[in-house]
Amino acid sequence: MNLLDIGEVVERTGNSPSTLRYYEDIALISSAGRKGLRRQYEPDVLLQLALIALSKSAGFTLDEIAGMFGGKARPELPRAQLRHQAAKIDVQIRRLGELRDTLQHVADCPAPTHLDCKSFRRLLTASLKPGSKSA
Amino acid sequence: MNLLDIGEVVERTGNSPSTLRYYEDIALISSAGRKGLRRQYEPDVLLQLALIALSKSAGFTLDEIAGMFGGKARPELPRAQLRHQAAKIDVQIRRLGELRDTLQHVADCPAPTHLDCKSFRRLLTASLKPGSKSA
DNA sequence: TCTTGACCTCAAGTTGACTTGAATTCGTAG
DNA sequence: CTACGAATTCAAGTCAACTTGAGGTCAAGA
Repeated sequence: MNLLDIGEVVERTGNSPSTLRYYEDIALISSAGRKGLRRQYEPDVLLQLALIALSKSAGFTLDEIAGMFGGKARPELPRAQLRHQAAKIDVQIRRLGELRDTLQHVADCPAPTHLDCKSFRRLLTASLKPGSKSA
Repeated sequence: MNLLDIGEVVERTGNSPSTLRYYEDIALISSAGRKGLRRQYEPDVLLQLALIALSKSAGFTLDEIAGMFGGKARPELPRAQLRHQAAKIDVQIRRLGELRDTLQHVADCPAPTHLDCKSFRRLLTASLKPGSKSA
């Protein structure tokens, strides 16, 4: 059999054993069996964990991730929902672009306080609801 | 004076009063005074909060945000550090692009389980340390 | 004047994502 | 065969980022 010992999974993914157990508790991954007490995993778990890591770094909660990819035996993928998530990520990407530009700008701007800088203010003012009173 | 009542800040930023108080507790923002008991803020707080929201959505902790922008009176911005952060965000953007593509792909892919799909696997395998044993 | 609604303080509770600790059990190297 | 290292369970702890609750205070309108 070509199962992976938990130790190998730990080493290759960088997750700690307790994290793997935790993920199993919440049914994000599953182990294929035991050798003695030690969990053994199917090699695919490596990909699953990579996907989980990627999604986490994208700001998704484990619940959301489970919703996107959870349940190995999921018969019919919620394709529409996946596309929706992809679109949300696109929004996120644009937001990050904004933030990156903002940071770049703050780093380059000669204004003493960033709040004094015009284009910095412009970058941020978008997200605000207009006040009823004058600005 | 043109100070903003906390109620207005709440309405215009979407933060709850308790959040504003919390941010003040941890010195992320400051209030300019009180009217009766009610906190009053300088209008700039709106920009600060927009920046905080943006940064949070980018995955930064409040601590990190405080590190980047905290302390109104910060005399010398850590420009190098800001550029570094900007670069990190760029990495994050690329990662998100990957995830978006992955999701798109999974949504479009005819393979019954996403783990069965070749290009899906290829997208993920990058992040894994090579195993000493055969794959 | 009196009521009401939105704020106040302070402590404690919540959620997500794990980690830590104590007591235990394997499988392998010696 | 025995000791060791690494994994096991289960409960409890931790950290960030807030929210909630109890009890209190104000300022504006009927």
